[in-house]
Amino acid sequence: MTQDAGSDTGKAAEIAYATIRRQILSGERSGGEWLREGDVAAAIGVSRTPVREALRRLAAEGLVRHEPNRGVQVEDWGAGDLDEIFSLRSQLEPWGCGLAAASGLADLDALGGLAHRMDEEARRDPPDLDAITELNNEFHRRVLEASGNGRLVGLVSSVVAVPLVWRTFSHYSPEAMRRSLAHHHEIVQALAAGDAEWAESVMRSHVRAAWASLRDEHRGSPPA
Amino acid sequence: MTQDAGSDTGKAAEIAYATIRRQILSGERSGGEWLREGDVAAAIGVSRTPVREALRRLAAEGLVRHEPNRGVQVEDWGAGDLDEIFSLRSQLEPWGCGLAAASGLADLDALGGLAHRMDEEARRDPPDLDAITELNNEFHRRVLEASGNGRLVGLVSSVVAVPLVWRTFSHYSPEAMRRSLAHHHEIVQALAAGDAEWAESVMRSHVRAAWASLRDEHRGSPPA
DNA sequence: CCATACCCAATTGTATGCAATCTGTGAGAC
DNA sequence: GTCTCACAGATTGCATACAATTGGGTATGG
Repeated sequence: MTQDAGSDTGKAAEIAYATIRRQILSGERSGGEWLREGDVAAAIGVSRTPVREALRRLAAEGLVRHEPNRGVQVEDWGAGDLDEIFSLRSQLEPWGCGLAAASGLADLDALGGLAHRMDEEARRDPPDLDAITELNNEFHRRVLEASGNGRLVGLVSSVVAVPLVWRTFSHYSPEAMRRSLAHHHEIVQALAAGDAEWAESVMRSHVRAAWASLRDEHRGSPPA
Repeated sequence: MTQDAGSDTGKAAEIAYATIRRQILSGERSGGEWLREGDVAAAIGVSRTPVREALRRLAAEGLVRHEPNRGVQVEDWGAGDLDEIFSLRSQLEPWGCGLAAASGLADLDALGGLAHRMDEEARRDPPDLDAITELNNEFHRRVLEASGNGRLVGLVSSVVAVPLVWRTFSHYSPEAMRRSLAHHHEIVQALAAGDAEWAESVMRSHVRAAWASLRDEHRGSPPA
């Protein structure tokens, strides 16, 4: 019954964590659904112990809700959560991007390469949105890492996962997609120039444009 | 051997978590020290299972470092960590305070009461610094809760624990302490006035003053 | 017919036993 | 003398058995 023949590499707890997380983000587990330790353990093919560990990790990340002596259920998000998250991101990411420009720690070649690969994926006839999403996540993570503040990376990471449930890029109009990809290149340029205010501004535009694209699709609510 | 006769309330995992956390923040467990599951379990009087759960929780919060198949050791922090944390706080807390002023959600009576009780604790002959710390934490938490962004509360909470290791308030000069207490009252006034920019400014001053007080004591490093 | 108390099934929480992995030590070869 | 390899001890990771708690269903009394 181990229908997850993906990567047997890694320990049981890691497999459980990755499997459940992927199922939640892919929509295979819908919001509000109860995750019984026994069921999940049987489905993955491990015992309850590593499953419990994985569920607690996911609870710490806010992907599931843990109610003592009751169990764990998949968090169900709404438009309010999207606003909370993008409100935070539009505060933290521009700031971190400005710090990265000032620090000069950014690996500009790597960032440029990621931006380029996103262009290529977007040009395919059915664009591979999952691939773009992954490249995009790595791009943003690397920018924040270049800020020199490791905790900033962790804080933003702990918050960016949720919107993935909504298939972020699939709601982009062709124009919004082109603009988003262009932003990445402009961010690299601003970082190369060491211009903190430029970098901060572009990143702010980038995040708020993404926010607007998602808000339009998912019954809008006012920005913060 | 259960030298922890504290609160039998709650389940074993919760007791383990609270006990270990308190020991770390009180300095009873010094940085770099290995926390063997067996030893900790025996010391608290529970089995390894709830201890493992507590240690994973603490690892998620960044209080301990977990190395696979090796174990868990108490994180040892330095001046760089203090800068990272206060750099983040001086970005997030003023912003959240401004949101709180605009939202009007703040419980002004409760906040005023907390500020007043901090004054009283500070007036005792040996001021109860632990009590002040706790009141201060609740004050800041309530301000952020009034921002309306629940994730903001979580993010800041996940970061504020570390400086407690340094006995934050014990390094305040009498003048710095008076100023800090006055800031709290001014924040309440700014929130009452609904003046977001005022509230944001006071909170920024408040956090950065705290940063400076701590930096002076713990071998200074340049602000971000 | 409704309220209440009790009992039972399901599920989580905890303890313990066993397997896997890592570190340090010491013998042996070069 | 030093480097290598193998083994032993210790510790974590996983599995399983048991205890505790919750929620619902049912019977009972008003």
